Amino acid sequence: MGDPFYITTAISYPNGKPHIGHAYEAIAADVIARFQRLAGREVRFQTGTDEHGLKMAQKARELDITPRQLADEMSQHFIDMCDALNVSYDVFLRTTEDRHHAATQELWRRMEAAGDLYLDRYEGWYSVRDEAYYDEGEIVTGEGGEKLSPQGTPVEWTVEESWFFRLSNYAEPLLALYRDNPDFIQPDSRRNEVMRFVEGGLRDLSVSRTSFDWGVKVPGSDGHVMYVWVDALTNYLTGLGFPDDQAAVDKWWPADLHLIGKDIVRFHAVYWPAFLMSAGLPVPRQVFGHGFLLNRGQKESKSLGNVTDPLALAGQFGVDTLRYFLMREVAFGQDGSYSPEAIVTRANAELANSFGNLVQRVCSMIFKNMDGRLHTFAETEADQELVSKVRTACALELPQAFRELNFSTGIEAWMRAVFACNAYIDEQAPWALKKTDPARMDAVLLTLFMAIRDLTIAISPVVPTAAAKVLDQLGIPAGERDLAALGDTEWFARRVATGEPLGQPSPAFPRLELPAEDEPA
RNA sequence: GGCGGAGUAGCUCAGCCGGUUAGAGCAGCGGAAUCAUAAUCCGCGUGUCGGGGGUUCGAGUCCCUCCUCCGCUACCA
Repeated sequence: MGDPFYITTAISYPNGKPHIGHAYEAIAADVIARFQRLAGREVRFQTGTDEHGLKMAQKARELDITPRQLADEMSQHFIDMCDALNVSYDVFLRTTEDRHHAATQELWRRMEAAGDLYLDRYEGWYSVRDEAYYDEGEIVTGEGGEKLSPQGTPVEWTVEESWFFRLSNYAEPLLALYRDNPDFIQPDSRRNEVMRFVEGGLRDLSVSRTSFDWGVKVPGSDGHVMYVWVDALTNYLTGLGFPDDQAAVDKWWPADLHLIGKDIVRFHAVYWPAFLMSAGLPVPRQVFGHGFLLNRGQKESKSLGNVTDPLALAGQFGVDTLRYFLMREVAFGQDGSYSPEAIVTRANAELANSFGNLVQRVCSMIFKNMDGRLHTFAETEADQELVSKVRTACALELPQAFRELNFSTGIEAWMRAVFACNAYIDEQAPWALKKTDPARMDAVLLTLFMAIRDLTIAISPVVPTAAAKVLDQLGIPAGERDLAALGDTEWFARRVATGEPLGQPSPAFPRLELPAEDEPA
């Protein structure tokens, strides 16, 4: 096995069903995981749900069930989503698991042993509705002279006993971390924001609550449960077996990549490394904050009534199609926009028309005109040029871009290679060669056969099911479908030697119809 | 308010440290081909590069200013 590669998504807060943003993050993480496996890394991919906190407790109370029942039911939706979207996670971590409580308490003890935790009083303007404290400067005065939060909810001066984490001691170590590791926070725009934030100085962080009990208990401090972020972030360690399975922790930690949404960059890029430093553990190699997905340019919300069920979307257009669209259309790291028209247009133009049809026409001609029989042949300069162009895109350009998480750029390079194949087939016109020079026709079709194999392997992390179907049709062995196989010069000879003919092809990337516009209500 | 980013063809966007006639995809128009999922290929873009000013032999690309939009500005996740 290759070098370990540990990737995580954020764990989702399951007080509602998964939305398109959850699907986007899971898909992106899965593409990365599959790509790294393709590149020969031994991958561990973790996702999960963050099930504690006041909101879960409140929601459960509303529904007249226990928080645990709510958590069980809701986390299942997230598991189902991952499974439906072909997300190849190794560990689905739930923060309500006993081992997670144990891991989080161990991390706490280590931070305490480091002298970074102390008991004090937290005072401030507290909004019960927002479940949050606000700064004096944020408080606004309402019409009746009452104090209000920035959200306009009533606040009252509240004093609560709380444990504090000495975050203030970590500003300099964190800044050094950012300076020495420019890739620690990506994209750069997020890194910049975090650095400005930390440069402004850090205040100690209140890390326990006494106002509710649905959470991880603070060791030796009755009545306190841990602040949600201490609890949530620790999941990345729990899933490895921390603290009991030291071998696994040594193998996989620090994580190579925490893939998260841009809204929680600070918690991952400031609090989390500070906690880890305090506990004497290495910090993750990279935190990447992806953008949000917008529905026709607008944020989805219940009030707008435009909330999309990602599984309905996948059902309508296909899992691979949705995955391809999201990775292709959106510049990773920036916000993106989607709509049924955009999905159908992109999928038809690129997956169905350009690539799928290429596969189909080539395989079909080999099947009909060559009885599906593969054989060695003499290449011309044009053949070599095409193969080389395809190989560069598949083995160099796309992998390079994917390593940097520039998925759209990588797929663009891949598309250029697909275009080159279509231009080549038109120039060579094997259907004309059929009558004039059958041997040359064979060479052209077999050159394309080789190109298609490379193209399919390269794009397989994005569209795993359809790619597997094509590779099955081509008769490519399961063990020869990775990036290393792209550099193998003997594969075609071995494939020919099997004597296995190509069968009648069936389309792997069907064209989509734009759904009829629903009558606006 | 402070800090940061963005404003380039109808649409979505590339344009690194300033340098030849500003690019790609999609859409649109014209042509070719007919093997294939009516799928492909070829050709066609005079855009005040948000407005104004400046530096320079030369600026989309640097500086100033104005306009518009967006992000961050600590304890819901």
